[in-house]
Amino acid sequence: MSDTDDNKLIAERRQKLAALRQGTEPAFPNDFRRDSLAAELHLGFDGVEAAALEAQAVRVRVAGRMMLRRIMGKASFVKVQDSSGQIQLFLQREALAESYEAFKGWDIGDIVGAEGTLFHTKTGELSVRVDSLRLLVKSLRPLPDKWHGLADTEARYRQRYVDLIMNEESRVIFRKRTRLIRYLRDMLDALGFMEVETPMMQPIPGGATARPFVTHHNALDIDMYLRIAPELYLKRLTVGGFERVYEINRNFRNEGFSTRHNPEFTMLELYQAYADYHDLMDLVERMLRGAAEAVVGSLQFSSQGRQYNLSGPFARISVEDLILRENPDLDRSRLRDLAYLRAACEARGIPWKPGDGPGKLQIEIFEKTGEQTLLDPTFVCAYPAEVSPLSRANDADPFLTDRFEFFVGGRELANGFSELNDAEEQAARFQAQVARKESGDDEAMFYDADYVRALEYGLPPTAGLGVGIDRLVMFLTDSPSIRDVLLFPQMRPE
RNA sequence: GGGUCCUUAGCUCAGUCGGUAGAGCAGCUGGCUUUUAACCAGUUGGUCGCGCGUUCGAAUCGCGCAGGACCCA
Repeated sequence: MSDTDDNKLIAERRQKLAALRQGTEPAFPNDFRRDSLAAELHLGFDGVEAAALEAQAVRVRVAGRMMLRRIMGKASFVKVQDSSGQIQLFLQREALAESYEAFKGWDIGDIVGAEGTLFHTKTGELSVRVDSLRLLVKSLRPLPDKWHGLADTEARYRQRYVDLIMNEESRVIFRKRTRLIRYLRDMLDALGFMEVETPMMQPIPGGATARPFVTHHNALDIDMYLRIAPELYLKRLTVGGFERVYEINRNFRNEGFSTRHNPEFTMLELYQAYADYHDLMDLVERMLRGAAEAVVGSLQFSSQGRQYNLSGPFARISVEDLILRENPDLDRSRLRDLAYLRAACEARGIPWKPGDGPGKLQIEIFEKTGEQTLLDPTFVCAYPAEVSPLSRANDADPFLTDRFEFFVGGRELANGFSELNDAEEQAARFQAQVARKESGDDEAMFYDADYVRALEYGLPPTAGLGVGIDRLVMFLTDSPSIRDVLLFPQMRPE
C-alpha cells in the first residue's frame, strides 16, 4: 500500500512529466478557463435533436479528469469528469494535428481542458467535437480499475480523494451530508436562532458524561480538554440574552471506534428560551421531516433494509413504560426499588456497580432490552434525574426529569430536555457527580463553578436539544457505518 | 477488550493435495476516423502484509506482530 518508492507505472508518468518540463509551455498551466459543466450540458442539450444541435454549433469549453480513453487510430473518445459529472470528448487527428499525437501519450487520471462544438454521436451520446485540447495537469499515479473502481474499504477511507474520484455513491453521500447541514441552518435561521461558536478547548469539560481528550496549553502550563459537548457554554449565552442559539460543530470523546462511533463527531445543539421539552419534540418531528425531504426527497424511504415513513406522528413513550413493555415480568410498583432492579439486572446478565442507583439501573435495563426495538421514530421520555444532571426535574415526580431521547432504526439520534435553571439544585447535582467521580467513575461530570455562577444570574426557562449529525446522515443515506459519512474517519496511523 | 474473517501486480480478483505465481483492467509496442467495460495482435510488471518456525521445499501449514472488515462487550 505504501509505494513511496515508485513502481514502473509511476516512473513512466514521471518521465512524461519530465518531458513536459522540457517544453516551452508551463508543465502546470493555470490559464485555462472553462465555461460549462458536464451536467449543465447534458441538461441543456441531451434532448436536442442531432441535426438541430449541429445547426446551432454550440461552442463549449470543458475541463476535468480523463476517466476513460478509447483510441481508434485517427480518432478517439474520452470521458472527462468534472464536479458535476462526465462528458464525452470526440477527438480527431484531422482537427487537432500535433496535439492529437501528444494526447495519445497522456494517461487516464490526467486533467485536461478542451474546447469544441457539441454534437450527438451516432449512438446518441452528447459529446464535444474537440478542436483544441490541452493537458492541464499530469497525474503521476494510476487510478483504480475503470470497471471495478476502488473497493477496498481501508483504501477508501485512508485515500478518500481516490474514493471520491472513483465512486459516485461516495460523492452522493457527502453532497447529501452538506445538503442536510444547509437545511438545518436554513430551518433554524428561519426560526430566529442565532448560530454561534463556543470553545473547543475547555479547562473543564462539561455538558455530557464521557471521557475527554486531554491536551496541554504551554503558555498557561495547564491541561485543557477537547470539548465533549458545547452545552454549558451555549446556556451561558442564553443567560446573556441570546434566547435562541445553536451550534453545529465537532465534539470529541476519548472512546474506541466502531461502525457507530468516531472519536470526533458532529453535533447540532440548540437552546430555546421560554420553551420546554414538548416544544422540542415537536421541533424534532418537523426537523426530521424537513431533513428527509431535503436529503432523500421523500418522507418514505428505506434504510438498512427497513422501510420508514416519517409522515405520521412519532411515537412517545416513557422510559418506565418502555421497560415494562419489553420486560412484562417486571412489577411497575417496584421499578424504583434498588434491590429489585439489581435482581432484574442480574436476571438479564446486566452488570451493576455499587454506586448505581435505581435511575441508572433503569437506564441499563432500557438500553439492554428496549433500545434495539425502537425502529420506527420514537421519543422516549421521562428520564431519571440520576442520569440527567443538567435536566429540569419533573414538577409532579422529582425522580424524573423533563427529558426525552429520540430513536430511529434502533439508534439514538437526539437528546433534549427542559433545562435545569435552578442554580442551587444544579450545584447540588454537580456535587453528586463529583462524588461519583471520586468513587472511580471517570465519565462523571466535573463541578463547573462558573456555570453555576451564570445560573445564579438567572437562566430563562429554556429547552435544549442535541442531534447527532453523523447518525442522522447514516440514517438518511442508508449507510451502515459512520465511516461512510465522515470524509476522513479516524484510522490507526499507517 | 473478546470472537470470526481478510491482506497475492497500480486496481479487481484466482491460485487445487505444500513443488518457487496467474487472469481481467491499467501500462508499453503495433493496427484501427462514431466508441460505450471499444476491439485485434504482441508485451512489461510480484518483498504473495511483516517476522519467526515446521519442511528437502511455504502464497499455501503453525506461532507472533501490524493493518482492515464484521459481530459481541
